[in-house]
Amino acid sequence: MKPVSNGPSAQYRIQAVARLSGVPAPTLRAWERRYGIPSPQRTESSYRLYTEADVDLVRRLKALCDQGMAPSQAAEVVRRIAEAEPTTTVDLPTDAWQVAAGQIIDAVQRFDPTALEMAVQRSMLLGSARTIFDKVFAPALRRIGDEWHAGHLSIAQEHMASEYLGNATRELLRLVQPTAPLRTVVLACVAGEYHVMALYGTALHFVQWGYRVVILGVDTPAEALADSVASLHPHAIGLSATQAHPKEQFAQLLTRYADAVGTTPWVIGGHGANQHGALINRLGGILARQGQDPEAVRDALETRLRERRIEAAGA
Amino acid sequence: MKPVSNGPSAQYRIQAVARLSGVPAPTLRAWERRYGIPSPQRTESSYRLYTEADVDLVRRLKALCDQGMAPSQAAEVVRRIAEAEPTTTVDLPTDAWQVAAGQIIDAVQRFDPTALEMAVQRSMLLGSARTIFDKVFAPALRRIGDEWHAGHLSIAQEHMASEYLGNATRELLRLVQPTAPLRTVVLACVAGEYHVMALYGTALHFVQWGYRVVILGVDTPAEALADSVASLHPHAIGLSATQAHPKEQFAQLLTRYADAVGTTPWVIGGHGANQHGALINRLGGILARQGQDPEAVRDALETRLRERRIEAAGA
DNA sequence: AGACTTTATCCAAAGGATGAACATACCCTG
DNA sequence: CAGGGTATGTTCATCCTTTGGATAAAGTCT
Repeated sequence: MKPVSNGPSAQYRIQAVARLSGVPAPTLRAWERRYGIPSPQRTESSYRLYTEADVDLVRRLKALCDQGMAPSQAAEVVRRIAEAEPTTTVDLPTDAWQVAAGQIIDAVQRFDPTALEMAVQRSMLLGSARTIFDKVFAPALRRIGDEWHAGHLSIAQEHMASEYLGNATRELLRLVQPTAPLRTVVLACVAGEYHVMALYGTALHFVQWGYRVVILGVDTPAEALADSVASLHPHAIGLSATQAHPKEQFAQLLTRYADAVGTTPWVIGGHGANQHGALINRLGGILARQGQDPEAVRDALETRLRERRIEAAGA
Repeated sequence: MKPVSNGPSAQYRIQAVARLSGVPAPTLRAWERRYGIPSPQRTESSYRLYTEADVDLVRRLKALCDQGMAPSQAAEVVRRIAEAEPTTTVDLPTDAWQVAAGQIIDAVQRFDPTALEMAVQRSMLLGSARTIFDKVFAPALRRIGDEWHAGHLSIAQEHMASEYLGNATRELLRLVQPTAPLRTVVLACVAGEYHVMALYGTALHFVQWGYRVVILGVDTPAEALADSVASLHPHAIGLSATQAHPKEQFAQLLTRYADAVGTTPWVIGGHGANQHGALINRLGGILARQGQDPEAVRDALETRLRERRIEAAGA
């Protein structure tokens, strides 16, 4: 989609930028006229030619505006960022998210906490919370995990990355958590499970679907889930199981959880759940398969909720 | 509490501030007119431009008002906190912390995530980061732990409280983390240890002593510590061990860690370390006894650092 | 020829400022 | 307990600013 030409980076005309950034062309012109951001090059016939970096600026601007900042002020902020790091313009044919993930991985490889913090903070302006997680944090973490397994990164580096990206993700979640809740979903890691990132990723999806999310965190026993169902009456339950379990043990574990949630629809995801689709199905749960379109999970869940409403009405 | 969050100082207009703080715009204007708090900058067209710090002031004001303090009085208190904050533990609202902790506990008892989030957010405006942790979060957590052991609270409630207070504490830490670090300290929980709050409490102390804190998080094996020493050359290491271990096992564990950190001074704290003072001493570490004045730990550490400098100079 | 772009001008809706007025709720005093 | 005063949040009317989008006339690409 983007010409991967070498040398100077690809150039876009105004409509293309409008499509890429989601900002209408007239508005782009207005922003340029009023705030001077961005200031694309011109052809001899004075057509605007935006570079990848210009598109990036527009995206940041839009992100800030979406956050509630006034365009004029957002422009001021972006201008300062742009001046502070004049080398942002990477000539590689990558999009902003890939660049951000790359900067994060790079900081981890150099074991540089300060650079990592900066890279993470910069990423947080690159779109909606879910986008940032799905396109920056999650890929970065996956890559870091791979590098660690391959022996290219130390445990300490992996720990540091988890800590910083975990914090950033929690921050994202806090920022988007709605104030006027509609439906509630309780999220938790199964007993013995201490990896929390997948849970937060799921949380961001649920928030986007209009749920309020209550997170019980790592290593949550079945009783705790039962308690929360009794007190909060959530519309759904989400479980995360990253670690692999032997079939028999997993069946035992899951049966306890299925009992605990009662008739509340529940979803489970993560590596540890992936191969147990039949079991999960039998226990009345929904498996969120890795790599699967999240919307499919949502559909399955909505169906359960509808069924449940009908039952309730019938009873 | 310095809002270092959005890099360059973002500026918000009144509507955005209303949304961010939950205080209606007319009230913001009234507060400014009557008490002069906050006093935002103005654009040429006399639009109000609130900095992140101004938003913070408003949040504090609201926090105190929600606790029942009269706005005029709250304004007085906030003004004093704002002026004297960096070092002192300003306190006119003697029981404000107790009230805040009470609200948190109350929300947990009612298993009301929304109320909990609100109570926590309000608490975060009642002074410096360390004050908030030591006087609000830590007591609340202690109390919640007790209630749980006594069977008055469910596991789910305890989990929820940990999750929310943990997030808030991480947020506090992020806000006070200095930008230009002098000395670095690496903090981690020993292997098998998954409780992180004490570590964050320690982190807040180190930050106040002028350290940059790099947190490796829960369940950190000795090798990871060795890696981080090799790469970051921290001035000190802090370990947390909440769980109790049999003496023999703890000795083995700790020997590995002592080897890993090499000549770097190290401190260890938490219930699990409390009874092993002699062992820790023998391995060259510093025991941060529970209930002990943190300054004593600091002194011991500074002494080690001095000794180390002298050795280095001699060699 | 037809689809895009450019500049310039204009417009209307949304958001802000100000000052004054209101409506409560609270406190003190008689 | 009644009555007067104060503190405080909210509303109104009026005018100003910002901002996204529309239109027109002319130039440029393919």
